[in-house]
Amino acid sequence: MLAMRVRFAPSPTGNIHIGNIRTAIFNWLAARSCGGEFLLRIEDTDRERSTDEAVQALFGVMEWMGLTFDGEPVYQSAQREAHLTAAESLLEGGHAYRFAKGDGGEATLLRFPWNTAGLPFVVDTESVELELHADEPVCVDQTGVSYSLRTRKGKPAPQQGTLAGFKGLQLYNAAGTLLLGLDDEVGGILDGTVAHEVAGAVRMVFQRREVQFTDLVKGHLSKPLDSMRDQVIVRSDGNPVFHLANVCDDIAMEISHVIRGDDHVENTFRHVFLYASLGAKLPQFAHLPMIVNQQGRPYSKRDGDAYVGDFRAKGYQPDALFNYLTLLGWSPGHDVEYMPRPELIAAFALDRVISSPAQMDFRKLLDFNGRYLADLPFAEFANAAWAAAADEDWAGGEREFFDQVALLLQTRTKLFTDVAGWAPFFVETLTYDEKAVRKHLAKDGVADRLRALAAAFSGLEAFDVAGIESAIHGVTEAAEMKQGKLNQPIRVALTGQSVGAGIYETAALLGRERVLARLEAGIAQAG
RNA sequence: GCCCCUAUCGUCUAGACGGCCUAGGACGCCAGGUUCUCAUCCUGGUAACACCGGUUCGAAUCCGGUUGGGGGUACCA
Repeated sequence: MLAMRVRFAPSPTGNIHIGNIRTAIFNWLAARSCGGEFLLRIEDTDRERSTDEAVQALFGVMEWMGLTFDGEPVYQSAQREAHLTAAESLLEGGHAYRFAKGDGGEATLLRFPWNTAGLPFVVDTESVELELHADEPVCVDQTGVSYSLRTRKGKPAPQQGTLAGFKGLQLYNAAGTLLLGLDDEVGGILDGTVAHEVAGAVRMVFQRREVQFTDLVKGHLSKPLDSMRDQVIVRSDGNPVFHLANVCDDIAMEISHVIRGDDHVENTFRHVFLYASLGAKLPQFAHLPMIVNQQGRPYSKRDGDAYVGDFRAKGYQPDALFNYLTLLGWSPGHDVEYMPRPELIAAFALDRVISSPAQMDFRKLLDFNGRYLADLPFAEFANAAWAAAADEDWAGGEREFFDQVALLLQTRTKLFTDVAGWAPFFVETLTYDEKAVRKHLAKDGVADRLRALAAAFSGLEAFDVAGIESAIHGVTEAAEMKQGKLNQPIRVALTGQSVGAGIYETAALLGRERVLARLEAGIAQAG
C-alpha cells in the first residue's frame, strides 16, 4: 500500500472553530501515525469572504496546536485554470453538458453516466414501481426526470432525479398503455435534442441503481441514483464550484485518504463520479462525526462559538485541547484517556473512530488542562504563569518570589487565568471573600485564637514552615480544638479566600510582618 | 416531502465472534480519607443499554418497525 497522503482543506472565511481543528487533528494523527504526509490546502475561492487575516489566523492556530504540515500550502484560488481545464475536458469527453437553468446563462453540469458498465461503485438493485399524481406531467430531458408522487392527502409531491437513475423507465396511463419507454430514445435525450413532457401517467417503473462506497468510519454506504440530481460544476458566470475544485485538487495533490466532516458524506456520492469521469483513482474516504454545541447543533462559523483562538486566549494548553479533542469521536480502546502526543500518535487509528456526533464538555477539558499544567516542567510553568500575570495590577514584582508562589500552586492551577487568584501574595490590601469571612472568621472565639496565634508567631525564633505549624498546634491545643480546625480561619485572614495552597507554606512565604498585619485585619473582620 | 447517517450514565466513551455485562472507564456531582484546610491527591458512591416487536437456550450486541437527533436535498463551502 502506498504511503498515506492526507490534507486539511479549510476555507479562510472566519475564525477556525473547534470542529474544523478536530478535523485537522484527525488528519494529522492519521498521517503521523503511519509515516504519511499531512498537507494543507486553503480553499480561498470565495474571494469575498476569504481574507488574508483569516489565512494568517489559520497559520497561527495550526502552529499553536502543533499541527505541522508537509510541503507548501496550496491555495485553491491559484488552481482556477486547472479546474476550468478539467471542466473543458469533461465537456469534450461527454461527461458534462452545458445547460441554462432558470434565467442565468449556461452552466456546466456533470452528467451521471447513463452507461455505468465501467463503474464499480454503481450497482443495479431492485426494480421500482411508483404511483404518480396524474394531474402533474412527467418531464424527461437531459437534466433528468421530474415527476410527482401523491402525498397522503392526495397533493402532488414533486420529485426530480438524474436521468441515469431511471434505467429502463416506463410510463403508463390509467388504462395500462405504455406512454414512454426511455431506453429506446435515450440517445436523443442525452444529447439534448429530444425532451418529453408526458401527461396522464399514473405509474412509472424503472430499474433502480445505487451509488456505493465504503467509508473508513461509517462502513458501507449507498444511495439511490434516482434521488440525486446532475451537479453543476461551473457556474454560468464561469466560476468553478466547490465540488469540482475540491476533487481536482485532491487528485492533483495525490490525496490517498479524504478525511473530513460528516457533512460531506452526501457530496461523496457525487464526487465519486467526478473522480471516475476525470479518469482518477478513488481515494479512501473517512467521514468524522460532527462536534455539537450545548444545543446539540454543530459548531459553525456563523454562530461565532468556540473559536480555537478563544481557548488560546483563555490560557488553555494546546496539548490539553489536542488530547481532549482527540477523545471526541475516537477512543484508544483502553481506559487511559490522558495521552500525551507521542502516545496519541502511536495509538491512533481511523478504524476506531465512531460515527455519531459528540458534544463538547468544557469541564472535562478543564480537568485535562489542569493535568497538563501539573505535568509541565516547573520552569515552563513559571514562565507561562509570569506571562499570564502580566495583566494583573500587581504584576512586575520580584521574579524569585513569584516562582516560589508558582511552585506552591502549580498542581492546583487548572488554567493560567487562575493566576489572578494569586493576588494575596502580591498585594498589600486584601479583598475578602464575604462568604468565606462569614463561614470561617465571623465565629465565636475566632478572634481570640487569632490573637493568641499572633502572639505565638511573634515569639517564634524562625518564621518557617515547621515553626508556623507548631505555633498553630500550640494555639489549637490550648483552646482544646481539633487539629486543623483553625486552618480555614487562618487562611481567610491571610488570603481573604477559603481556598489556596497549604497554609503553613502560604504563611512562610508571606513572611512574619505581613502575616501579623493580616491577622490583625482578620481579627477586625472577625469582630 | 424525499434521500443518507445515527441512538449505552447529565457529558465523552468501552462494549470485535450474541453468553466473561447483576454494562467498565473518564469528567461532573455526593460522601469519606490524607492524625492541617482547600481547587491538589487517594478511596468509595451516584447515574445509562430510546421504545416496540422478532430471531435465539441466551441480545446493549443480530433483524424489522416506531420515535428522537444530525446531515443532505443550492449556479454555498
